[in-house]
Amino acid sequence: MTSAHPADGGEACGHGRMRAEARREQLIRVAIELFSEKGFSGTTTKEIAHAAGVTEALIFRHFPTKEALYEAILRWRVEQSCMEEKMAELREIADRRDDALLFRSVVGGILEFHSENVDFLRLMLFAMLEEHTLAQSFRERHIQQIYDFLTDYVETRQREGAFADVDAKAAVRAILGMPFYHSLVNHIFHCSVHEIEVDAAVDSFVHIALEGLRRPKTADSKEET
Amino acid sequence: MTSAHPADGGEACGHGRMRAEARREQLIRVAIELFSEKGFSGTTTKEIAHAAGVTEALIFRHFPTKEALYEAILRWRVEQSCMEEKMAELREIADRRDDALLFRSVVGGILEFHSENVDFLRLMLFAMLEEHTLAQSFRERHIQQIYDFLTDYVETRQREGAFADVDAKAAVRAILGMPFYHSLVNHIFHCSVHEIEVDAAVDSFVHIALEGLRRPKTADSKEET
DNA sequence: ATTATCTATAGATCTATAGATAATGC
DNA sequence: ATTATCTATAGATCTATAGATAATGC
Repeated sequence: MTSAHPADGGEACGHGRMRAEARREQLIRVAIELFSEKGFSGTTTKEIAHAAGVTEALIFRHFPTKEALYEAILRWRVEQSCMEEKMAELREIADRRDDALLFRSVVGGILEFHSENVDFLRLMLFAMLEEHTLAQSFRERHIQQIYDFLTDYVETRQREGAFADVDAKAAVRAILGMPFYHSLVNHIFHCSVHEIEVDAAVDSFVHIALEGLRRPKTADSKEET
Repeated sequence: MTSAHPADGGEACGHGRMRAEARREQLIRVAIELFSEKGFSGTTTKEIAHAAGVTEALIFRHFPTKEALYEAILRWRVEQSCMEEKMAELREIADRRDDALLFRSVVGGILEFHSENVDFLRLMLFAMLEEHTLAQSFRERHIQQIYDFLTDYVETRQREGAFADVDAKAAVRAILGMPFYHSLVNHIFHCSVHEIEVDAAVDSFVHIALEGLRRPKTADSKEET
């Protein structure tokens, strides 16, 4: 009724005014989309404001600087990608020494997560390329867990005589690398030529990792007592 | 003697004036470094000019727009990464059916190329994330070759009974994914914790790919006559 | 009365151009 | 005489701030 709110119509909720908390979250959501599309320096505060249906000034009310907003969205997005429960599941499988299911869970989990969270993948890649500290710390806090866990598992299985004697860390890179690269090619590089069914990919990666690591049952099969 | 050329001292050749061709190339070289560090929108023409020891205006004499300079450096960098001779070598190995050497060449070649051309890796990742058309066309023209070649090889070896019956395209992703991801973690993510000797990495990846794809010599070994 | 939002604008920076000037080739 | 480079600057855009205004909670 006042004069006319431009671009305020179709967005998030429609009502012009929100509680600080809610607006902050909306801005973060909107910003995630834009930053993940075009990176930090490729996105302007104006674009974010416009996409959120507010003025630029409002952004700086909620976040002191553009940098602070970027940090907030990285932090927020990282918190959302709850790793803990997935890790617990993996540990349980590892205790049962179910190599096949463990690899399948890891590989399948990565592929599923990436295909459902392309924005996250892009965001992290941008952050890594732009040498953003938070991306680094995300890696250290979250990814490191999987690395340590899997390295430990591979070494254990080697000691138990089940896995061949390759470099354990390199083996972990191999297991993670297959699905990660697959996601990269599919969701970032948009390689349309070599389309692969997701099930076929999981099966193949698991097969290769499993057979590639399994100790061959040749002459000297020294299983521990 | 004139008045004072700022920042003209230590750069490329030292002499203030260059032939257009040479200057153009110098600008490209300098721009590659900056664009690969901070991406397209993260780099300013001012920075490039300063790093090259010239004025911004000169850049726009040699390249109509910043975008044109970016395209020129992508094109130049892609041309430099001569794939053809490497491919010829691979084909020769493939004809001899030397699986181990073939995998070793592919995996080793990727790791070597990336560690010697981190700028290229970064440039391509940025270009991919920023949806730059040239990155896409690079993929189509160069990477596609390896894909097709390897897929063909895996399928052939499967028909010959040497490789297990996994999805050939997925197998190729696996083979390429291991070294690619390794490079990514090493050179882009700067993961310092899990350092791996390059030889250990090659050995492990090749072992996993080889054993992972080899048809197991169990009961029904139906090698073709 | 408090809190969210907008208007208007400063100041910096960024890409790009026009026209002047200095170095080279002939 | 030609070609490379610089000076100066336009015009757009970008981040950020100050102060006014409108919506909400009590």
